Amino acid sequence: MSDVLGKGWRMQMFIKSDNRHLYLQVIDRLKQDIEEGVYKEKEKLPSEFDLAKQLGISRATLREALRILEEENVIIRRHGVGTFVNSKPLFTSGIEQLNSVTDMIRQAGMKPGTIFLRSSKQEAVEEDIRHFSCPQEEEIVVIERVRTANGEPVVYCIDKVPAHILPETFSHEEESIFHILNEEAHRKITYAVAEIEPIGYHEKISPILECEPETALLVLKQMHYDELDEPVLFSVNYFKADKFRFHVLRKRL
Amino acid sequence: MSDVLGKGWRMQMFIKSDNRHLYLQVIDRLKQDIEEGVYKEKEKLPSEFDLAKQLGISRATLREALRILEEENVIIRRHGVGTFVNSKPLFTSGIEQLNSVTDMIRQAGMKPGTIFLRSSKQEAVEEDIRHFSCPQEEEIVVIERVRTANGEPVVYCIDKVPAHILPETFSHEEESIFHILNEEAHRKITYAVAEIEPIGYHEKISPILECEPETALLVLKQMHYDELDEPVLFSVNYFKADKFRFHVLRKRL
DNA sequence: TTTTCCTAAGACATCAGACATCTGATATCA
DNA sequence: TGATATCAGATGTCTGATGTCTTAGGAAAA
Repeated sequence: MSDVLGKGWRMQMFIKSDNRHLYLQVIDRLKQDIEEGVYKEKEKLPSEFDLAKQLGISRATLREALRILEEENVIIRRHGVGTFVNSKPLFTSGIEQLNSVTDMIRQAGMKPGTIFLRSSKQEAVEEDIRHFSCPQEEEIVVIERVRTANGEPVVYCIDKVPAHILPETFSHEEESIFHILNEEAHRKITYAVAEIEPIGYHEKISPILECEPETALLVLKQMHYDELDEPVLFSVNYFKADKFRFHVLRKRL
Repeated sequence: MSDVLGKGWRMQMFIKSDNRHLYLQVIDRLKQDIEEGVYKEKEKLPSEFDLAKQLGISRATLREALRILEEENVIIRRHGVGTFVNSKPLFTSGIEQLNSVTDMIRQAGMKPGTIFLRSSKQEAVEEDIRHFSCPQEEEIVVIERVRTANGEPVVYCIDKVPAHILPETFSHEEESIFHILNEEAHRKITYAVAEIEPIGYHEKISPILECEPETALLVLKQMHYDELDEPVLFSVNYFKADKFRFHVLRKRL
């Protein structure tokens, strides 16, 4: 039944079939369609009746998916009129944050720990080139770790550093990347720009963090800069949403 | 039908009846019940069948409400098991921000403006006493304004200041509260702690901001402190979510 | 001709009941 | 004792119908 949502049912016995709940697949499918321009900005979607028929699902299930998309501001629904693709936000504003993940855990009175999963040297992909403004041949060191609080995994971290920044003697098992960059590479990180994004279940990361399948994750994608405003570290952190809450400390300039 | 959700149907002809969609009322009702401890932390809710019967609504409508509550991390649902009240987050971390609303609008290349709605002096309510740690007899000055960008309303602001802080000559039409506090009351605001919260339609505020009924609002509730770490200003800002996007600038200490 | 009002079509909102699938506990058998 | 079978209960999904809102267009009035 869920094959209508894409990717082809013929592959079901070869690649892992999509076990996630149907309404989640519908959400992804609709987001994808909007992303790909199947439905353009401010454009009207087919009626619920037609759309459900197209996707091969019931209207009730489709409506649960549409509710979420409405909640996430992806679409706008108007009673008696129709459902429309929402336009993108216009303004932007900076928000400032302080401490490191380790500090956050420590401040909560718990013992921080680290589990190393993998580290490797890869050629820069398109995303890396954009982030670091580096040549295509540049090699990027990628480190994947899990942070723990009193032994319980709470944050999943991916860190990327251009290889030329790191010293030859670089040890992948070193505890603090900030420390290495500061002491050995003499690159002191002074600030970072982060984007905040909540996600639901993540096929790979949720099990690693021992999440209930329903526990949401908060993603912080951050570009770190040194004193010369040069990008030195890109990191993606997945926080267990039921363990972390963020508030804002605003400062006058 | 919606009378089962509380507040009493007998009043329908006297007070404005709740025209909002049923699933929204259900969300509020369930949040309220959780808040009031009707359903305690980690406790199992009644089955969807029973709960729908209790509330006098269909299971489909209840499920749309539960979906949102699940999305908002208020509840956790487990297929074949049940629905549970989610536990509150454990850790907390500060996030720092910079500019004022006026600056944000100006930085977007638009002309900021202000519309005064109302200002009054009220006796402190329980919430104010908690925020300002002031005596019950304390009077609080409340100011309501709308901020505009190129004439279009984009932010709704409520500001509260204990009366004794303001000078006798205080003019309610003064443009900048920060300016008054700094120049006339000699209370320089150095930082603020803010909580971030998204909401959907707000019966009173959405129309003022000329929102489509479906446009979400981002709420920043902020307590402002002076150099002596004394609370001087509490403000609530409602941003039109389709006009503003926040990212984070993090700084090393 | 222009304006006002009414109506019907189409879209989302809600309902009622049924079946499917998953989970956990109990009972059963080797 | 331990693995397996079964069952009750809960959420997931489907079906088809009715209720309510919005809008367009036509009929009636000015």
